[in-house]
Amino acid sequence: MVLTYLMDTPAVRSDPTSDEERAIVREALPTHGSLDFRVIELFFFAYREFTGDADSILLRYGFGRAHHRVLHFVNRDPGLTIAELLDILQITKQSLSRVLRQLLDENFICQVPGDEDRRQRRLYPTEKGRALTVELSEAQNRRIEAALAKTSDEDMRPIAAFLKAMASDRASAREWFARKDISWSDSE
Amino acid sequence: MVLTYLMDTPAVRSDPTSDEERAIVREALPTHGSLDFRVIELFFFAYREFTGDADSILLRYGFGRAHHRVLHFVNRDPGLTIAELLDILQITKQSLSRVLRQLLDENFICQVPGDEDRRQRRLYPTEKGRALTVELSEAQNRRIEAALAKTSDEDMRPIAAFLKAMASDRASAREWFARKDISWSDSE
DNA sequence: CAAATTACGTCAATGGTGCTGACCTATCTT
DNA sequence: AAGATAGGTCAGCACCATTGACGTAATTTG
Repeated sequence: MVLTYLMDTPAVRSDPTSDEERAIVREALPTHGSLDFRVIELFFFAYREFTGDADSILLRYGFGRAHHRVLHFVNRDPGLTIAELLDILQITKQSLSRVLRQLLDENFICQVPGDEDRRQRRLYPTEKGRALTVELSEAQNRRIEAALAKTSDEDMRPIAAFLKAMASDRASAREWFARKDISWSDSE
Repeated sequence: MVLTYLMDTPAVRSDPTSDEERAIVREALPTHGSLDFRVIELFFFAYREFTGDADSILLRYGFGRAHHRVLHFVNRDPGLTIAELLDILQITKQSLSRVLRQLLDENFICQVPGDEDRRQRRLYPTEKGRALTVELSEAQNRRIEAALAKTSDEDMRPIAAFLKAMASDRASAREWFARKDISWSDSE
């Protein structure tokens, strides 16, 4: 092709996109077929509303989701160490530090040196931290209970099994479920 | 009290936390009782793995979750306008702009002026954008299919109903589900 | 006992994703 | 001609995550 220099796509260009790859696509990806988008989209929208319930409360305290996650697991497993918390949250020590600093400074959480190993800083909620955690959980539980209002115990089993199967790749999650008895088959 | 000035909690202080609120709590919040933490935690861990599948692919392209969401909905509904996209994503025009700019510059998406209203910039995927979207969806679908491997069509109904009930507060989500036939009761 | 390891804290820099407010063009409507 | 609408963009800010490097105290190990 001779007139290349007149075009906006020079023969030798930094962008390796071929004309074929640039070709416009007008057909929508169908909802189900070889790929099924139903659960993908249900999950996306559902989780957004689920976190939104807590977000609006956290806003009043000047906190974000990261604070919520720390508060949650410290309240669900008081006395856990920093290392254990990092393992559950799957974040780095540096990511945790600022968030935890705020929660400590504002007396939602406190640290206690470990009994056997005094290097550890075991984390406990204060009454204030407990109260906020309960408030946040109640908000999320309201949505869950409303969504499950017409669900029989029978129908609860596949729902829990699905979520558990989605979650159980990571050892830290599997261990949490086992330790806290997160199941339906035997507990209800 | 006279010796107030010797204490770390002065009689008049900026921090309004009372000694009662500071009190340490050593009991764990129980898994179920008046509050049920099972679905809350299953949902948290499940969604983290779900998004993680796509995140590792996006990393290779220098993209994040915001790029994925835009790609997803443009591929699922080609020709949608900026306003429609903002309504579905529930973000601001300014938040979208950076992400969309990159996708346009790198030829994953392209804009076409509307036929009737030429102010509109209708969004379409390119072949390249379509290919990436399919790759991302396939990764997420693998996890979903594995999680549903032992699930009967019978058991699929309560799972979908639960997610749909969790998600359907917002009109934009309800309309999406209706328009794209996101359901199980009649389609399977 | 000295050395290595572990548990945790922190400083500095960076990136992704969201926000508000302000201001701009182009186009459509009235 | 005036106003409303669709969209773009700039500047600044907040939050949450990252990596890398360095420091301290306590425990473990040779």
